[in-house]
Amino acid sequence: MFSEDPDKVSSMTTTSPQGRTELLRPDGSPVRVLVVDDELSITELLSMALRYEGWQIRSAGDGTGALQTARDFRPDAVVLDMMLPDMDGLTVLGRLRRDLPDVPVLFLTAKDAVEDRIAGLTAGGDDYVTKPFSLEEVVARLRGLIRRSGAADRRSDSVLVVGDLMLDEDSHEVSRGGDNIHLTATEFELLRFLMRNPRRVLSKAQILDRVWSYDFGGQANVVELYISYLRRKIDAGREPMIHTRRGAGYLIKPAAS
Amino acid sequence: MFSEDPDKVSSMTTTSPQGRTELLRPDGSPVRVLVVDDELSITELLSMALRYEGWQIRSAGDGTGALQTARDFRPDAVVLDMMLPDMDGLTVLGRLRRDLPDVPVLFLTAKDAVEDRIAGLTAGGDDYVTKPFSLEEVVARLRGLIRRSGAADRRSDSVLVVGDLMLDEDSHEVSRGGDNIHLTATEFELLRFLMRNPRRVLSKAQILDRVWSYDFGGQANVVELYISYLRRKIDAGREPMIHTRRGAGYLIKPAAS
DNA sequence: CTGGAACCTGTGATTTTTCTGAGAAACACA
DNA sequence: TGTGTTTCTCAGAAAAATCACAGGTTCCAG
Repeated sequence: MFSEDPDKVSSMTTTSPQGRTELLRPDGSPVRVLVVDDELSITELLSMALRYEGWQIRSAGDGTGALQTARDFRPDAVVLDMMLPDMDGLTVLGRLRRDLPDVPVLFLTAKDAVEDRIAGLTAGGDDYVTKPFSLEEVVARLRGLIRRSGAADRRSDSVLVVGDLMLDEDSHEVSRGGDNIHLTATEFELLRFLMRNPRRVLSKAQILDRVWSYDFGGQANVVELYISYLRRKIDAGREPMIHTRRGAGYLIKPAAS
Repeated sequence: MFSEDPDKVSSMTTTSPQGRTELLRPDGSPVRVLVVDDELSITELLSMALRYEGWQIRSAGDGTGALQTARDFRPDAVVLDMMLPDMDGLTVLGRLRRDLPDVPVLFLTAKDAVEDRIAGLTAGGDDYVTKPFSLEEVVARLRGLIRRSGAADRRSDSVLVVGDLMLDEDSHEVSRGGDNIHLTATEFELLRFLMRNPRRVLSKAQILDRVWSYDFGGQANVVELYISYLRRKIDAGREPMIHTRRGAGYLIKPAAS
């Protein structure tokens, strides 16, 4: 039970109860993320999703609270809404950087926000997503930021592999058995979600909640539709990797199994 | 685990988490740059961008602070605004040179600054850029200065190569498959940014933030436009190297892939 | 065997995103 | 100052992606 499994002792990653691989900090402690947004529904949504990644989350509802929390929480990354009640996002950023010069920031901006205030945001390696966002998108961007900032180990694995299926999160390239496959943005996100949870059944509700943005009000059968698209591109003519669990959901697993 | 990997110990460059090649000092420590400008927004923007290059940054808001910081920080390069509140840029330069005779300086000057004041600035191997600048420009010039000063190793790699596409940062020459290609300044910067991040999807926001100057307030579709110009010159009739990732951005990669 | 539930997928309307032509403005240089 | 180049805006064309709808198929319980 407590055998000296060298992989377990020295590795910088661990496998979550859900079977996914987590990012960890070099000292083995969980990654810390500070979430700042004035809408409680947003901070709660994000906190839940990010905790599920195995990260340690704190949240704040305004700039003042954010700066305070940042000081003693010392997060490895910050999710920062640009529109806060008490101060401008850029002001928060500036002060944040005084205490934590290297912390990467993921900005949240309204879709229709004037473009000019986004200028320069990604200059320092930071990134942003527009509201309404999908959780997979936020998680993926955060993982990218954290990986690149060097706050976590497991640096170079921007590639997900399941069987002979390969997905590169940097180049957005997907291939199966060496053949390149072109996916649309939504197809890509769906496949990424499946591949981050191999051999696990994901319900349509879960998929909808993670891959589509939180304000999606459409028909529930988009998931079926997109699964069908993916199959056409990925399983076409080959041993299928995407499987239906009737009444439960879908799962992906290596073909030979 | 701690084996003597000769490559690791003696190499003068490393590959950043981003996959790009960094400049390092001969002893393997990060390059140090001092940024001097009285506008906080400028020092912050530059600090962010230069930190992202893997460099170690200090900043100062006036000449006095600059000289003080320079003394114990001993930077490998200095970015110096010519217009400081307490003293003239040339005065700062003179005193700076007393402590650090060989440090290369990148001057920042207002666009409308009288030409004759700039005259001679670059005589000693220094360089300058006019405000408003683009980050790619500043980074490129700094890399050039540092490379040429001998403060960092990896001297001769002023040439970026992706597939049969070649870009020389010193001569500003570009060729594909041996054919010389003439690019305008903006086209050149865009291509350089793409080539410094091969096989990685770069969003339009990232491109805008790095390649256009920080005060650019125009339409986001200049990026599309310039991508289209580049394609006409680089991919014309050939196997395309510049690819669109709809909804994500653009990337460059070798044709055969 | 049969009916209903769950799932799959073709079609096409709608929306979003990207591309590009034309020309105005800014600039560089002789 | 004039000319050619470069940069950029605007607007419409083209392409691609997203999604609703609906008819068809598969599965399973009874």
